[in-house]
Amino acid sequence: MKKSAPKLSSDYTTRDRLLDAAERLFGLRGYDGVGMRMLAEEAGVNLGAATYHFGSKDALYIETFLRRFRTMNAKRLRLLRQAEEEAGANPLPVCKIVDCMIRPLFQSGLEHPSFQLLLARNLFMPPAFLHEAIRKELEPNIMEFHTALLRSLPGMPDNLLHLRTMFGMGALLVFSVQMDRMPLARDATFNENVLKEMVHFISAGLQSVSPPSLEEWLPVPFPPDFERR
Amino acid sequence: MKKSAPKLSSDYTTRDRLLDAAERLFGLRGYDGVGMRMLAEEAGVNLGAATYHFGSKDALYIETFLRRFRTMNAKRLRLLRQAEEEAGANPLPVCKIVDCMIRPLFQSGLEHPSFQLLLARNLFMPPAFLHEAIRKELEPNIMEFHTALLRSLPGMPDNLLHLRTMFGMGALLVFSVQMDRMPLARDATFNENVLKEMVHFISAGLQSVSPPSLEEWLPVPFPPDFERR
DNA sequence: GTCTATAACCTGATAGAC
DNA sequence: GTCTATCAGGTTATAGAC
Repeated sequence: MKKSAPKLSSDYTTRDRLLDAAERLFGLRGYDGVGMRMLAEEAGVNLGAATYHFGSKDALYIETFLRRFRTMNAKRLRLLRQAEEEAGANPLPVCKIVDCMIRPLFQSGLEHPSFQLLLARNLFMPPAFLHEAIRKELEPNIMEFHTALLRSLPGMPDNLLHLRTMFGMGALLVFSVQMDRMPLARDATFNENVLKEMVHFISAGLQSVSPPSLEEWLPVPFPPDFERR
Repeated sequence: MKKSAPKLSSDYTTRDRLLDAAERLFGLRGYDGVGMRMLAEEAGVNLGAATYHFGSKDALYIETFLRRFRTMNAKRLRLLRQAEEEAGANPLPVCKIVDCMIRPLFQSGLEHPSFQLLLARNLFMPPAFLHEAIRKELEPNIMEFHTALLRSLPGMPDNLLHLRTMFGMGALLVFSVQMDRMPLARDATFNENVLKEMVHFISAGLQSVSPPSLEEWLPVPFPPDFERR
């Protein structure tokens, strides 16, 4: 018998219980793999109360995702801007930009392991009804990082950078899915080393000299949208 | 015997129709996102006939996946062994090994776009009932490529190579999901250049000099298994 | 092998008492 | 805000006629 009450304080509302339960279950089994009844049971609340607080399953899913995704993206931009300010007029080292990009995601994985699965799921193959929310939340972020990278990689074609950034995101996402099986969160300096290794891998790919010509490449949208329903 | 004859109506059996429909729909919407009724309708066959031919939804899903996954992996190994034979006693260049690893996957994406989505899905976050089949099919493959890479990257710690290979797989998977939106399959030399760029990105990361020490790293299983049901 | 009918259960959503 | 009861429709799987 498993009791699901992460925070035992008295202001742990039905709403919060539901969001936490949804984070766990949606992350583990995906949108279609979990029903409202299962969510209500996991949260220890009534089924009727569940639909009352969010109106629909879709709305609950969206809110569950955005709750942490928003703050994570804000932190990303904050780190980048801060680094740029400190660097003054000089372009940032590529590995510094990549660090700002993935550090908040890495940290989020340590603090909220079950959200990490949901995040990876939604950036890899988001349900269609979530796609617009992701785009809106992620686009300004992507643009600012893209600009910063272009400044530090003079001569790199726009499209090639898009492609390589996509590769880097892939490395990050697969890592995210595996994070909770790794011996992390034990030793802070060890964690830092793993993060550095990932930053290093991605930076090496971004900075490498391209072998072929890809002049007719088209921009790659990310993440993709799929048909559903 | 009966090679895949996707549209020739004469021996395009109910079984094959179902597999093709399952490939499309499962790839697009995932295991939980598609019902047997939907599959039967898409395949243009009766619902009763659907369960008759495979016994269960799980079995249909597994067979749909393995049908192409098996031949893809065989081709991977064949390319690697052929390259090793040609090289004689010399260790292969890393980019050559990576090429053997991802070329069949790339090609498969050109030939069977809807399978590519299913493949990416299952390597990224496979349903639990599929995990054993994947492991059994993929493990010998991974081991042989891992050995080849170690030979070409002397001094690289086992665990670090596992980690970096995981990064590379991530790059590949995200690319797979986006393939059908790219201007590929038009010009063969263009396709080849895109493939080379991916090989190049991954090889750069694999070969790069590591910044921190990760001596206590543990082997990373891939792909992950999740609880379901 | 193919089809219909149906069993047994789960789905999201809602109406209305408390 | 929380609960019960219920809706209309979905799910997989099976039994048995053709």
